[in-house]
Amino acid sequence: MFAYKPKSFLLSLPKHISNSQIFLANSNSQLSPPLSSLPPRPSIPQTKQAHAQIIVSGLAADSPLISHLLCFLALSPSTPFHYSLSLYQSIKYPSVFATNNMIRCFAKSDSPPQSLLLFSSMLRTCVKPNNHTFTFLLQACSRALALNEGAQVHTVAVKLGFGGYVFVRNALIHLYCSCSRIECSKRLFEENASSRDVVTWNSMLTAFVRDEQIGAAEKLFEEMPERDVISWSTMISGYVQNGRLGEGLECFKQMREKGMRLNEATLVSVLSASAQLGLLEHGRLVHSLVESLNFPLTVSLGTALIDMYAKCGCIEQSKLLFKNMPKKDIWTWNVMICGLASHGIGKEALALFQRFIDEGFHPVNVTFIGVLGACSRAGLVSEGRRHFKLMTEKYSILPEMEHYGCMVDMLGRAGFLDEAVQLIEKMTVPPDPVLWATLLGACKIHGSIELGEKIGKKLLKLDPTHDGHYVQLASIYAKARKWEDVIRVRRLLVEQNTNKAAGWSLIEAQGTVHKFVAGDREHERSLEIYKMLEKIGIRIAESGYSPNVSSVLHDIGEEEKENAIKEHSERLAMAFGLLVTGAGDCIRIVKNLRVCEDCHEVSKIISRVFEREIIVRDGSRFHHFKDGKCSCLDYW
DNA sequence: TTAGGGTTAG
Repeated sequence: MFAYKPKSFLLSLPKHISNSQIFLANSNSQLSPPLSSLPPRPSIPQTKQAHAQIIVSGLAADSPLISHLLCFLALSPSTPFHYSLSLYQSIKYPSVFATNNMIRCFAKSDSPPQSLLLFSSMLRTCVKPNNHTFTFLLQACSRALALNEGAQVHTVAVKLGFGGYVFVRNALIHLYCSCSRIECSKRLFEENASSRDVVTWNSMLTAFVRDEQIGAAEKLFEEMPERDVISWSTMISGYVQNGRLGEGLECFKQMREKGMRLNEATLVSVLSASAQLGLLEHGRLVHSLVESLNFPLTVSLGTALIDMYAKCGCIEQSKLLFKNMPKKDIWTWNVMICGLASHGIGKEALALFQRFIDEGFHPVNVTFIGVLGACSRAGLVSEGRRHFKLMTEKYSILPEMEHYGCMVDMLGRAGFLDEAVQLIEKMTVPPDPVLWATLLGACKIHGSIELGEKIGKKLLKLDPTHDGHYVQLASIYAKARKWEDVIRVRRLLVEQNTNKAAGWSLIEAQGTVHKFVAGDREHERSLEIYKMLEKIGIRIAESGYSPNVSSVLHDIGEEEKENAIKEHSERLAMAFGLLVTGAGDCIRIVKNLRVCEDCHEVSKIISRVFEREIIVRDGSRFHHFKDGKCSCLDYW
């Protein structure tokens, strides 16, 4: 049998396991509602009550009885191991059953390596390990990402003849996959083709997914003799985690067509895909499934729903769900803070962050991406500076590129260009060109030609294949009416043969997703769409609109430039939205790039002239257009 | 008398 060769075959000598006081019942006993599919587990207070009765009845020396209590604790969702250990230590001659359960308690605790120490001491007694022992031990190694220790356990399991047990082998596949040793998982999987069960296949599927080998995962999924809900969930999450969102949703569709039962993990992954794609109708469908199938609103599911609604433009729905969540964890708070930030509701995001702190949570890097993003999008400069300081000084969180990105964006937009430059120059890691590009955009807004030129030249050196830098630099020159420089940069752009990122916009209508690119004429209702565009053009011109062509960088005349922006993907999506939705309905659009100045202006006018609310999620944030105004207050 | 695999935030 294959065995990963560990660096050392010697397990650490067992340390003396000290007596611990019985864990006192001061923990939060309000557990999340149990999943309907799971059998009820005895809670820790219930186990303690039973323990007290055993002591009062004079049966505390009855080791099988105490072992059963230990087993209950091992089955509880989260057990501080001190109490389990005190029970275990009260057994004079622990059986393999009692020891296995103690190993399992350690494996589930915050100190999984303790189970290895117990195993070491077990090896020196007359109590012999069995197949259960190795399953729990390997689980502990996987949780601790302890590759060497796991490999030693692997060796012992093989030596003692337990290597062929399917539970042990599956635990090994899982261990090597958790420790990024996929080749070891694969060898174990291939070696035992005749004795695989569905968990063996699922473990290998997970290994491929985690290693981003989606092709291999797809092939394995096809070959599986039997697929259960976990096989489907793994495949769906594999697609979603690797950005193949449409395929994830298609896989979910197939799963439902096959009549498979759904579970929490399936729904969370599918909600994530709906959120990332901004598909509100799909997300709502999943929400209705959650309700019709009577899924309890667990922390994960509730958080995924909050995120979905926020990313699909329904921030009020997110807020309502957040308010009604019976239990929240750090993910829930982070999702809500980031959601408010993306909608530009900066002050509420900051107030929520304060509540989060007041409730005793400890912020993490993502929390501050939300907080700083909120400050940036709402122009809350002094709050942003204060929180950046708080993050580094009070919470000792090292700023990452994203944090710097928020700060540079915030300072740049507000006109603190020198401060932004100083911040970038003070960075201890090399700045991502995106930071300079952000600042270049700010130079354009504030007409800082000199600094913009300096940054633009720097960027062309750092990242010559990015077309956006040429476009920004040329627009800075254009703003300064330096036409020769505009022509020069434009020539450079052509010579570099860069690939301009194709802009697209999505709109959902009657369960179908419609995708448009600029100048698109592929849609089956293209003729009607272009007629609607003309109608829009006439109506907005009547209300005094004149086009802003500064975002167009082609060697074409003004009229052609006007046509080019008129056919931007979001204009086509908006025209289609006006065609397919009823009077007064909200139009929701998801765009991959940032909305250009002219489209932003036009969207405001359309919202007033056509009396429609238009919600656009662009590459950076949400814009809610209503009555001729945008929620971003033209600050984006 | 005890077992394994899948999920979420920028």
